[in-house]
Parts: sequence; structure tokens; C-alpha cells
Amino acid sequence: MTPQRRVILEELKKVTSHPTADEIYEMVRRRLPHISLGTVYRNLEILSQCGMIQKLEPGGTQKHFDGMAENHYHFRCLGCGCIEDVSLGLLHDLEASVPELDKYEIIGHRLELIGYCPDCKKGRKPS
Amino acid sequence: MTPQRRVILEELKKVTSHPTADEIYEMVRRRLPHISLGTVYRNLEILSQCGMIQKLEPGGTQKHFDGMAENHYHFRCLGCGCIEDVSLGLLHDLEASVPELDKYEIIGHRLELIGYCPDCKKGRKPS
DNA sequence: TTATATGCAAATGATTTGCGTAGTC
DNA sequence: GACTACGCAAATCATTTGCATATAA
Repeated sequence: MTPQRRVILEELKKVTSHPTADEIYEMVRRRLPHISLGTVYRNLEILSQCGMIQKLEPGGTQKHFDGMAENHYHFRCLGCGCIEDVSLGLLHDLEASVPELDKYEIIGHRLELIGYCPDCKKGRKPS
Repeated sequence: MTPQRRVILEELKKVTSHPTADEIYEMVRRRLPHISLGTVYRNLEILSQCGMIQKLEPGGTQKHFDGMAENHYHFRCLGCGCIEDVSLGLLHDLEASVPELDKYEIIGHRLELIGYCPDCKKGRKPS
């Protein structure tokens, strides 16, 4: 736990927004003017690996597309990055159950199961 | 609906995988050897705007981070891209309800509500 | 001192865009 | 003829990485 890593963690805990790496860099730079953007990226990765923070968009840098337009859910493999359809009935009553959302306009939702696909599961130690 | 757009759509409908833009480019190129990658990107964007296909990772190109490590759900605004926490109880029984997942190792899940935040809702025509 | 992390800058790689041309209504 | 989409190539921009130095165990 280096000073840089500690400050990144503290600044991120301090806010309820969900900043990008760039924004975190700016926040941290007020306390550590010489920190580099690379260090911020490296530590964000480490902290999210440790489970101390969350990276909100997992998966790699490429976007995936789905020919099935109807809403349905997906499974994402942490091992190989593959994405598969999941036969799980849609959750219809989500929005109604959150009163604070009355000022929002909710269009829909996305649900993603995360884990290891059969192939990747085989290659892993039992957890 | 240009020939290129039609072929992109057809190829994407043909597979159950969830290819990246690059992979779709390769698939389409077998039928339209002179198509450009830019055209593929442009049409994927148009098709997903129309709702004819799905872009699986919405939001911009930047990743967001969350200082709260415990699992919880988020709302994402299609207008300004902001992300906010949602006070929605965790869904615990998701995995059990999908028998086909017994060969998988499910670690968890992500749920994201999508729509317009109060500020962006104001600036929009009623839909 | 031995390993790990940092700062800096350059490299990478997915995506976007400008522009001149081709196809369409 | 006006408009839109295309192919191509260059530009963009978030993220990653190589490397020499600094820090920590």
C-alpha cells in the first residue's frame, strides 16, 4: 500500500459519484501533484482486483454486439471474455420497487451474470 | 438500408455468439471484400440506435470506478452518462433459477437500470 | 539488496472522423 | 441534382507499457 495507492483509495471513497480514471487523476493530483496517470491506472486496476473498489465496466476494451434485439440477459466469462445468452425470465417489476426513481425516466435495465464458463472452469483450481 | 448494412445485420443474426466490431468486420468481409471497417462501425451504431441489434456495452469509452466495494446496483443516464447508486435489494436467487448454469461457475452479477436522470428528463420531450 | 512501484513518455489499439467518390431517390 | 452512405486513411483518445529511477521490505 503505497502513498499513491492510499490517496487514490481515499479520494474515491470520499465521493459518491462514479468518476473515470481521468477524473480520479485530477482529484488525486490536488494532493499528489507529481503522480502520473499511469500510476492511477495501475492502482485502480490493483484495487479493483483486490475487491477494494469496483470497476463498473468489466470486460476488455472492445464492445460486443448481439443480433438478438429483444431484451435478454447475458453471462460474461472472466476467464476468456466470452459472452453467452442466459435463459432467465425478464424481471419486470424492478423499477416499481425503487421509490426514489420517480424523478427518473427508466427505459429498461441490463443484467449480466459473471463467472467462469465451462471451459474456463475446468482450467481453474476449485475455489 | 444499404447492401452493406443488410449484410452486417444478416451476419450478426446468423450467429449466437456476441462478436466484436472487428469480428463482424471479418465475417462481413467474406461476402463484401471491399467493405471498410469504418462502415462496419457506422452501421453497427445505426442498427443499435434503431433497436435492430444490441450494443452490449453502452456508455462511452471511459470506464467508471466506484469506491463502494460491496455489491450494489447502478443507474446509468443515457443523456449525460452519469451513474448513480440505486437502493435496490440484491437479487440472491438469480443463479439458482437457471438450471443450464450448472456447468458454469457463477461468481456474481451486475444489474444496471437505464434511462434518464432528473436533469436530462426535464430537457427531453415526453416520450 | 532485492523486489516492487513510480514518473515519464512513447506505444497500443479500438473507435471515430474528414474527405472525395459512388450510389440513391 | 441533392442527399446519404461508402471506402480509405488519418486522427483521436483511453488505456497500457517500457524503462530508468525511487521507494519499501
